[in-house]
Amino acid sequence: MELPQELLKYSDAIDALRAIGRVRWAVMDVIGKQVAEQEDIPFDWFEVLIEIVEAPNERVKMTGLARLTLRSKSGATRLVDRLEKAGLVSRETSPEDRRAVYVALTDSGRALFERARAPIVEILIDRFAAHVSPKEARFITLALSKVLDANELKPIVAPLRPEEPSPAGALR
Amino acid sequence: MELPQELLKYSDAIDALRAIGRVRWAVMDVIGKQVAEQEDIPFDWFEVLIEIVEAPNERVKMTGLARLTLRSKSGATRLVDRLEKAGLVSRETSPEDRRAVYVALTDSGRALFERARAPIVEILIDRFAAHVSPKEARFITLALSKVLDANELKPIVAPLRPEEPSPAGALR
DNA sequence: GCGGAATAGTTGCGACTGCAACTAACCTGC
DNA sequence: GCAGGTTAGTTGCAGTCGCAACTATTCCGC
Repeated sequence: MELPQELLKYSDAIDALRAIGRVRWAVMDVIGKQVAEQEDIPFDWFEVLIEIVEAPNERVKMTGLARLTLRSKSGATRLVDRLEKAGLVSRETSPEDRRAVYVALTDSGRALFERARAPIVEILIDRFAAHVSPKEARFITLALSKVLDANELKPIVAPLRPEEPSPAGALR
Repeated sequence: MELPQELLKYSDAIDALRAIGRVRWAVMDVIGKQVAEQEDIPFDWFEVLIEIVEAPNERVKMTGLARLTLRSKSGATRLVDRLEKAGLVSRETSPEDRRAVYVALTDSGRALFERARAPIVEILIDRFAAHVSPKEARFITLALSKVLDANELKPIVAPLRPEEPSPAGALR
C-alpha cells in the first residue's frame, strides 16, 4: 500500500482538496438548511436572485446562470422553471439574439430578495466569513484561481459578466 | 441595492467561499470525467476504495463512510449497494456491535484499486496538486479547519478514524 | 435485568441532476 | 441566399440524492 516517495510532496495538496470539499459541503449544508428554515425558500433559489441582482442590467442569460450556479444547462433550465412557477423571476427573450433567454426578477422576486438578503448574509457571515480573516480569504481565492487557470476553467470564475462593467455588487 | 458598510469587510470571505465552490465543482467535474473515461468506474467508487484502504484495518463503518464521502446515511447505503453489486466490496457485520456494518474490499476490489491508483493519482496531481505549493496547501487546510471548527463540524475532518492510530495513508 | 432513549443501517418516496437528443436561431463562406 | 456548422435553450430518461419512517441493537438509569 506504499506509494512512490515522489507523491509525498503532493500530500499537502490532497489534504487541501479534501478540506475544500468538506468546507464546501458542510458549510453549504448548514447554510442551506438554516436559510430554508428561516426564509422558507431553498438556498439555491436565493443564489439565483443574487446572481441576477449582481449582473449588469439585473438579468442573466441561462448559460451564464448555469455556470454561476454550478449546474449543467438542463439543471439551469429546470431551476429557473421552478423559480418562474413560483413567480420570482421571468424569462425574456432578447431581440438581438432570439435564441438567448434572459432571466430577470419579477416584483415579487425583488421583494423576496430585499426581505431575505440581510438575514441570509448574516447566516453567511456567522457560518463562514467571520472565521476567515480578509487576508486569509484573499490568499485562498488567489491560490485557488491558479488551479482554475491551469484547468482552463477560468471562465467560470470571472469573465462571466460579459457585457457592461459590473456595478457595485449586491453583496458587497 | 446597497448593503451596510459593515459588510464590506466580509466581501473577501464571500469571494473565497465562491472560489471554493467553483474549484470543488470544476476540478471534481474534470477529474471525475477523466477517471470515468480512463478507468471505467465513477470517481465516487474509487473514493470509497481509497477510504477503505486508508482506514485502520482496511474497513469502514457505514456512518464513517457517509461522512467521508460527504453523503447522508442513505446515500452511503446506496453507494455501497452499487459497489457490492459490482463485486468490489463486501459488507461484514461486526460481532462487537451487531448494528454496525463494516465495508471491506473484496479481492477484485483490491485488484481494481491497485490497478487504478497510480493513474488516478496522476490525474489528481495534474489537475490540482501541481498548481498549489505545499505551503499554500497547508495554509488553506489550516484556514478552512477554523471554519469547520466554528461550525462544530470538526468531526468530519479528522476524528473519523476512531479505532487504532492510522497507518501511513494509502495516498501519501 | 427492564424500559426508554439513543444509535446503525435500510427502505419508500419525491425531488433534483446530468447526458444525449432535439429544435430554433445565428453565423460564415461561397 | 443557402448549406453546414455552431450556439442557446429545452425535454426524455435513467441515475442519484436526502428526508422521514422504520427495524434492530445497544446503552443507561434505576
